[in-house]
Amino acid sequence: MSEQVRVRFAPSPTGDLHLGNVRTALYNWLYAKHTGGAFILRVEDTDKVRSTEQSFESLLEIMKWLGLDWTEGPGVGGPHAPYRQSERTAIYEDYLGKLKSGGFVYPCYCTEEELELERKRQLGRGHMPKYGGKCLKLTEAERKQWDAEGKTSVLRFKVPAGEILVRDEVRGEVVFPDDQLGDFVLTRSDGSPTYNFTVVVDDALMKVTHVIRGEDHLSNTPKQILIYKALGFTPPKFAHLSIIKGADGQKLSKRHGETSCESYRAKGYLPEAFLNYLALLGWAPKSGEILSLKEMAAEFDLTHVGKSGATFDAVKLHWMGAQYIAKLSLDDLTRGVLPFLDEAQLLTRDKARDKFDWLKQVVDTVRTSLGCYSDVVKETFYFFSDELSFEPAQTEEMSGQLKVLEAFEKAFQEWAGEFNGENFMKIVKEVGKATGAKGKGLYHPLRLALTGREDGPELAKVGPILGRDKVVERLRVWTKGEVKD
RNA sequence: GACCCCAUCGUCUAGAGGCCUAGGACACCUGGUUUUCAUCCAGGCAACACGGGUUCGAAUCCCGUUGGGGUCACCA
Repeated sequence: MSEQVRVRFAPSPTGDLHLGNVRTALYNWLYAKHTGGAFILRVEDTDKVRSTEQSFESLLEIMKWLGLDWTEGPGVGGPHAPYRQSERTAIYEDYLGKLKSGGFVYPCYCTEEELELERKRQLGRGHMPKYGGKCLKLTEAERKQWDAEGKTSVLRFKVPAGEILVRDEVRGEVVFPDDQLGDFVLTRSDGSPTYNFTVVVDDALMKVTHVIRGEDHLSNTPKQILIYKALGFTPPKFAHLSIIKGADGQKLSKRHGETSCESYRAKGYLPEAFLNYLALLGWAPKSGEILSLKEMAAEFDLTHVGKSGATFDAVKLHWMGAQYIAKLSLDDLTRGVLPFLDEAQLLTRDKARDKFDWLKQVVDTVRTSLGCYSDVVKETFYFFSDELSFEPAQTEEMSGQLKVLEAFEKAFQEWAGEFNGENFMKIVKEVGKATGAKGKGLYHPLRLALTGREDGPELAKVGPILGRDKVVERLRVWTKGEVKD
């Protein structure tokens, strides 16, 4: 059994790539790397109505951004091309012929209204809805007549009796009882094949050995196994990953906010950090939580993938992001953050080039609190803008500290030496001595006046970066009573 | 409703019958460093859903209950 492992990620291009899909792609990729196998990217775009070219393009782009490179698929080709289902219709036609001649399918002329009615009746009786097989009983003459009348039909798969066993790599053996499966649709009334059919044909022809996908496909698996058998193929091994949930315990969806991979890229998360976090949702590496794709691949193993659903936690993702940002060089981090400052209209790229060293200092002061690049905007706002806003309670506090603020203003105003961190602290200490203010009473009013925030980096760093004039100016806003908000 | 899956700290998880007085990470709290803030360091809070079995012994195996989730399309 030294057969090469072949796995695939097969999304449909019907919108932005979802977090759950990213984890599925990652696990497939990791398993391929771990085993030295192939990672196939296949695009399931048989739904002509919902699939778009734009989604297809952005899918490829986001996969590249993530660094999940594929050994076969769009752009790189491979021995089983094409890798877009919309380009494989002739192949499906071929295999459909085999099912027809084997007597595995029959046409169904039921209208959507009829089917809907049947479904409702079954639901009302407390049964799982399934197709009753009405059109199976049609005679050849009746079919000819329907066809002649121009009635549209779909092709259904004739489900044989007998329970179906799914052997799942993460779930063990799952038995689906006999009578639950109705004859399901293989081709639509326009003749196009449906997912359950194309997925089997493609996985079989592409020699996929392990189908690793979301749990939502588990209930489709019996149908697919039936098709494998009818076509004379050996089914691959299956591994169904538990669903990723939102904070309310439901399957993660749009109403939970940010669920597309794209939105995390737009926020400026590092792809390595993003994948590292996602990897931890259902898998626990032995060697600690922070590890590179290469390290993950070395350790990854299907048997240690968890069965229970995990809740997505943006707070921990933020922490993970910060771990990766901490590893960046200051130059790289500063360059990375630049587009976000530009977008927020705090600093244009041109200006940034002129003041790059200054900008580096700014970024350095806040680097430990950045989970993603875009965090830089809220963390460094006050370095670029004078429009600080204050809560009523803060304004009140400042009014009570006027003496201290005045002392600061005077001391900074009169300072003629170099305005560095050391001297800044010297001045602060002197003001403390002169006014008797100390600790929070000394620093807090100054911090608020300079940054408009309760927290932030060391003032000894903030002051010199702002420069003496700016410091005096921001103090004067208070001492002159010119409060703006 | 039917079928299927799942069940350890608030969250992600370790745990493959004795190593478990249940370990780690995030979050939170406290202390130290810092006359502010943050980092950092040290410590702390906090969980085996419940009930029956099996066993000398169960978080771990079995059954049931409860709870949560997924799926029931001419979507994938």
